[in-house]
Amino acid sequence: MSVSVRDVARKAGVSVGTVSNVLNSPDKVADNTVLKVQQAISALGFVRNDAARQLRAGKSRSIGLLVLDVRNPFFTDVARGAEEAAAEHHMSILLANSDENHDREKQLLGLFEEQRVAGLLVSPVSSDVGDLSRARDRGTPIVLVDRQSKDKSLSSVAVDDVAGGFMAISHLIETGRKRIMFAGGPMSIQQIADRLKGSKKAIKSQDKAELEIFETKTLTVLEGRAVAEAILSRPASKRPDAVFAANDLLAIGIMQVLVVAKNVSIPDDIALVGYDDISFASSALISLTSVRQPSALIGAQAIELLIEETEDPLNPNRRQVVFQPELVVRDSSRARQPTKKS
Amino acid sequence: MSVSVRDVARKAGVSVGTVSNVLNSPDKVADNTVLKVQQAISALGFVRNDAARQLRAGKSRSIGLLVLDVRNPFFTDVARGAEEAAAEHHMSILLANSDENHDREKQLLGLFEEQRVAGLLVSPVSSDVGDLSRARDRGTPIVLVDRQSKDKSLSSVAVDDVAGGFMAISHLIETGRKRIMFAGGPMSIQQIADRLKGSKKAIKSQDKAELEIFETKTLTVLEGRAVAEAILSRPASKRPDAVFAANDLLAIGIMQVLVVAKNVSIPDDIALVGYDDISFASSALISLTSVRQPSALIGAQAIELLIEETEDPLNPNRRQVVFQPELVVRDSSRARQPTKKS
DNA sequence: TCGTTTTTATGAATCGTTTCAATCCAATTA
DNA sequence: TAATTGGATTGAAACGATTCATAAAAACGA
Repeated sequence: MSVSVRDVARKAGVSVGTVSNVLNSPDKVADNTVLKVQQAISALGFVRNDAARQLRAGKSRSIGLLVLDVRNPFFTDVARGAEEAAAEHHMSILLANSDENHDREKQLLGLFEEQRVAGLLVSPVSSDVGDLSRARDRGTPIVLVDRQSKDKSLSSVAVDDVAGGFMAISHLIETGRKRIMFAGGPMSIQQIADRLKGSKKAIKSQDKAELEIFETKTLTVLEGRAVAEAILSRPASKRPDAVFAANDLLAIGIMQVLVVAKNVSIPDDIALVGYDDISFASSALISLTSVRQPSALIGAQAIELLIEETEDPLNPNRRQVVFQPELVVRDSSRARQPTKKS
Repeated sequence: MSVSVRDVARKAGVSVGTVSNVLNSPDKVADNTVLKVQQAISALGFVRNDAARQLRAGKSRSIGLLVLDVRNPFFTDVARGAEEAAAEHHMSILLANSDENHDREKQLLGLFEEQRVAGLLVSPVSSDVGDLSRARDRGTPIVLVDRQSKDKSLSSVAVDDVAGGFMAISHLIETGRKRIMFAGGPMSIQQIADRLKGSKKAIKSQDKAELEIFETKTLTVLEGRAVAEAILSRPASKRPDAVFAANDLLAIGIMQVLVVAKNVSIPDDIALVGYDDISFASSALISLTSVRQPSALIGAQAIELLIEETEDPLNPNRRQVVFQPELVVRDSSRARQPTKKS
């Protein structure tokens, strides 16, 4: 069916070894032989079979990137950063989507292992990295993205989520909010747990406000709408005066619902802070205050760590890179006009 | 280095053929043999080498999806639809990103061909589908996504972009706009050219407004900001009273800039219509009127066409599926208060 | 001219899985 | 008991590119 090196060799009147050399190191072959072979290749429409090449080489030139949600712009930004960095090393990125689902993550992990990818960038669903460690031990270099492994047994590129949570809540307290809701989940996602941890720390250190925790099952716009519905179903006196959403999608969902509610105004009745600072945050209905992460940089840095590990697989030195987040204040959390003071 | 079927066979005390059978059709193997082999597999940590399997099989179980821009939510929605449909056929999706760049598209196309993907879903950069047709002729089934091939030589799933453009402009005319700007590009992207074509048709059929064309190099939020800057740099009398942006990202960029401009209000001074109806459109600063495409459905339908073609590769019957778009009117293009009438 | 080095080309062996014709063995039937 | 059946197992061949030891040819120096 398909044209093979053997066919090309016959057509060009050379051996298969020579064809392979033309493909991989043309400088080892006489100039006019190269020409003959290239002509044969285009005449026959030969396309190298990567499976065979890989089988012989034992390694592929692709890197798997396993993210929690492809529809979250934060992750596509990470992917773009990774893609560009990988291209510089002549490697390409295969993007897959675990949908925050543990089984799916495991299945895709298996798929990537079967493909013998050169390495794997993973934003893991849960803090149990057993499967990942095992895959690493079997020979697939792995770098965690947007998350640190507790035992430092894996390299990682992360953002200080505890600091991010602290910033968000401190800002809300400083602008006079007293009953703050943390919305996000599931807590099995380490990033979310850390943002909550930072939030609690901020509450404690100031001792001026209280924190209510609203745990969600996912981190989508849809889930955000549900959170807002739940808030609206309470009597006004029981509602929080600020919500810190664990990511921007959630925050946008919350905003969509609150904005159409008649007797609630953002930021005066309820202030809103998100996380990630995706490009849509600044153009939201009410521009969204958010904790910014250097997404493209995270992707690029992760590739660098991965390449390091690939080049020296015996060195058990794992590196943990941690970036600092940055609070971007916008309309959704402006200080409110001093009204009734209790 | 890696554990092979041979190792498993030795450990379990059976032949390699039996191990392969346990992996692929366990019902052909006696129950307790299956057990023995499975134990050996997990004891050794065996992971099947997909390159070898593919080499033998000649085909892989992955489908390539080549989109214009992964950061555009429209395409990630298409990807999700495709992913789910593919899963039902036990296939997985490899997502890649051409960045509206012809060379990159060609390179990725080559990469997918070398991988002998089972098929390819492509949203092509230009209307020259020569490379694609050639790849198809070499044996890779291809379905165009979000775009029809002129000569119907390839299957495709598309949305009637001419109708979409017509709807958008008709709506703007009906709500009283006279000087309408079409912003989008490059025109080599067929979808964009079609939306413009529909726009012109609407202008002609009503003969009540004029159309200005502002061609852009890309379709990003950033480019949208530049468009708005250009508009603002003109004297107020030379500005359009409506802008139809060829996609939502562009529209959002335009909105971000116009909204902070002091003497311009949306929709009263300038109405704005986008295209795609991505989930962020409804939560934009001023909720965005947009032409909705059934994105997930497009992805799913494309997979079905691809599977059809895979199952009957000799049948040269290509199918062209065309969905109709739908206009979703929101605040950014509400009819304005009747003020000065010329 | 002969021997030596350098350049170029060869082709069998290899990677790890699947396939399939051949074999084995136990159960069933005559 | 012998013949037949059919389920279970075997192992060599095949997929297609790369590698590498070897050979052939060309270039060079003396």
